[in-house]
Amino acid sequence: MTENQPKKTSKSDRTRAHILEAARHLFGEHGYDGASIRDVAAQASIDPAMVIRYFRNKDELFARAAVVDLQLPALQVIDRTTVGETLIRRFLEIWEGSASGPGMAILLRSSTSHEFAAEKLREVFANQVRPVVAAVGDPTDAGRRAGLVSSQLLGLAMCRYLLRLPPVVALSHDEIIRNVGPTLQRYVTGTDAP
Amino acid sequence: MTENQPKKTSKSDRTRAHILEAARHLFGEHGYDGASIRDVAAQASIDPAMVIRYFRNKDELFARAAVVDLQLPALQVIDRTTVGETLIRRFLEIWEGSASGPGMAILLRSSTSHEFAAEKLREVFANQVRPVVAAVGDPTDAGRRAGLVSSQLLGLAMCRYLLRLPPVVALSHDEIIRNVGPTLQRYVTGTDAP
DNA sequence: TGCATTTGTCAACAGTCGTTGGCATATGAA
DNA sequence: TTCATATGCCAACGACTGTTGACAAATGCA
Repeated sequence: MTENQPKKTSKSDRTRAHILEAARHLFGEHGYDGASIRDVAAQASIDPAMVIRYFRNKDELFARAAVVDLQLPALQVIDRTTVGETLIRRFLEIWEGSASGPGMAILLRSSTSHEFAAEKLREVFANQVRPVVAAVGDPTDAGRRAGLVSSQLLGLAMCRYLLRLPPVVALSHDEIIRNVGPTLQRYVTGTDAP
Repeated sequence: MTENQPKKTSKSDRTRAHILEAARHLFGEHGYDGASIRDVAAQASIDPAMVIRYFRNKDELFARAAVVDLQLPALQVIDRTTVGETLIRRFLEIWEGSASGPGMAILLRSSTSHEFAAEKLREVFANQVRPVVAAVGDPTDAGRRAGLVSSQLLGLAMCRYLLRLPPVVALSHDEIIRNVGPTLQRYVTGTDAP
């Protein structure tokens, strides 16, 4: 307790980061149930008891690992005719770029059988997707339009990254942008409203 | 061994059906890992050992429970401008009608963490979805178009039935048909090809 | 009636899981 | 140096899992 913030990153915080990295990798690959604390510990080359010491229990470890920040662009400041293309390009960065990490894969893989992950995913929708869609078009209609956008994007993620459907894996970035972009464009701008 | 087929449906086949029904319900609600053999036995009001006796082990029980027959309509015999609407209507019947059962929910819920379920789902795509899409338009391009259709439909199922995203749950059948129908129409007929 | 087969229950097995407490070692300030 | 603290390993706990074998009750043919 001699120091508060500086140089506190000595030894413990490094293994803490190792554990978290191992957890994010394994949760993203096998889901909440499929990745045991012993697996995480082995991946981090450490004793299982340490995982509990640094993160109180498995649920808290999962909560720390399942942090998602989509960093979606502000759609109201770009050309209104390219919002669909903008969204699908960002989608590919999130899932295939190295900056975002496996956060979405962790949530999506676990949400089908772990209620906490499902709730977290619904929060991502409400706090990060819906506001962005609400910024263009009728705000009172944002839920429906954001829901349609999410259905297409989560489905594409399921087929391409989790289920690995061969024809969907084989799609090039350009093909995805050309095919899915117009769908998102129509959902966001809502040309065929209720 | 006195009789072969007739009256064989006496006692055992009835409990066998009870077990299978309980398994389909629980697998569809909680996935492969989330539903234990003891849970299935309790739901069927029977001893866990009987579940093993009737179905050799949990994997075989799951395989028997995860049978899916989409019964998609033959698209080549209907008006080519309504294939999208036809598909989305059939989708709603499969997921909300009482005839099809929870087969798709079982597969989709377990596919994210159970490789056997993922493979089974890929087979459903290859054997039941892809041929139907291939019947209209360029057959050499069927994989891509069927993949896009599946991405939209599996995503909608995820959001509406598994994740239960409130705005997607709130959509009426008519809204779904009006919004998603045109997307499927464009994917199947492939107006914007590679 | 007797008797073989079916249908079912019970207890227990080996394994894995999350989690805990005790003990050894390393670190760093005094 | 001395000693408190931080960091780590080990063994074990209770609970749950899929699965098995022995034994009891019911069934149906002779």
